[in-house]
Amino acid sequence: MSKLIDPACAPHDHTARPTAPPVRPGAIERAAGIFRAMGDAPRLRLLTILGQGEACVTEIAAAEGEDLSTISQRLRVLRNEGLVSRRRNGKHILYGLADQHVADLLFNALAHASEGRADLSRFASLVPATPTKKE
Amino acid sequence: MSKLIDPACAPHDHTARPTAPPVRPGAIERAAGIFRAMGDAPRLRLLTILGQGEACVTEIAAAEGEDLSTISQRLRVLRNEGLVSRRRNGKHILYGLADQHVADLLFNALAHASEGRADLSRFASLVPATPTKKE
DNA sequence: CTAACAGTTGAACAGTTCATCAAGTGTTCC
DNA sequence: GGAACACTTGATGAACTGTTCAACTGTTAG
Repeated sequence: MSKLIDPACAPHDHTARPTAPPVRPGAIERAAGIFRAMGDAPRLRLLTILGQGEACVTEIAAAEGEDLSTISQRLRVLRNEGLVSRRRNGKHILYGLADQHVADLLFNALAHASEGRADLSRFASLVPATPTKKE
Repeated sequence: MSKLIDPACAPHDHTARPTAPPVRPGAIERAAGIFRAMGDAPRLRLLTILGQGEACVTEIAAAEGEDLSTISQRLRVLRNEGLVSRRRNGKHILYGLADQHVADLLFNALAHASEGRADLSRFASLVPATPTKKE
């Protein structure tokens, strides 16, 4: 072994590095909230379903084999973070992804999780072509 | 599993669509784990710090005004999900973002959280140019 | 009007997670 | 070798989260 004292990591002068975060403080808390909402497998699966198109609660519950209430609670968490849209259609309430940003986030994470984009081709129908544009 | 339109749900209101998830099952659990790890403000702030370049634990702890152990624990969670890299340099252990995918995820979420990418300009040094790109 | 359907909300319990402390490993320097 | 530094790890308790049940709102049909 050789001497490898890193000059970038000085013994006692660590405060040289910018202490300030690269974005304004509120954004991090907000982003963390978004991630927390997506950080649950059942909820994330829900988002991928909505990524295929709008769906009502009953429909989702049937597809997932879950209780209406359970699905509604999950949707509430997602809605609190502004990740899904909601509109009424007769007796039904249709949910969908809030915007393209959410779809991008979803796509990116699944791409990273798959460690290979082969399986994502089926998901591509969700995302048109240019992911991040305007809202 | 080719189709499953709920009979209890008004047929005329629903457009027929596949019930099957768009990605293979494992990916969702994995992506949820990633989101869960990022779904905590202190941990997310840590990632943005690492996004600016590698840093050792002492350095981070000083910047955050936190305990060494606390930072180490946070890093462990991130490391368990493969979000950060680790390498030894003398007495120090340098952490950094695992790959570009993580940086993209970070960028995208902060962009969505900021509801406008003006503030992200300072963060741009982290990512090349376009946040989400098809590979 | 009432009945039935579609969905929401509040409360309670179980399970999980985060920060703190104390004790441990690995590395460099004397 | 041993002391000092730079982390890591396990355990503990407080705080949070997710599911379930029951009661509630709103809509449509008869």
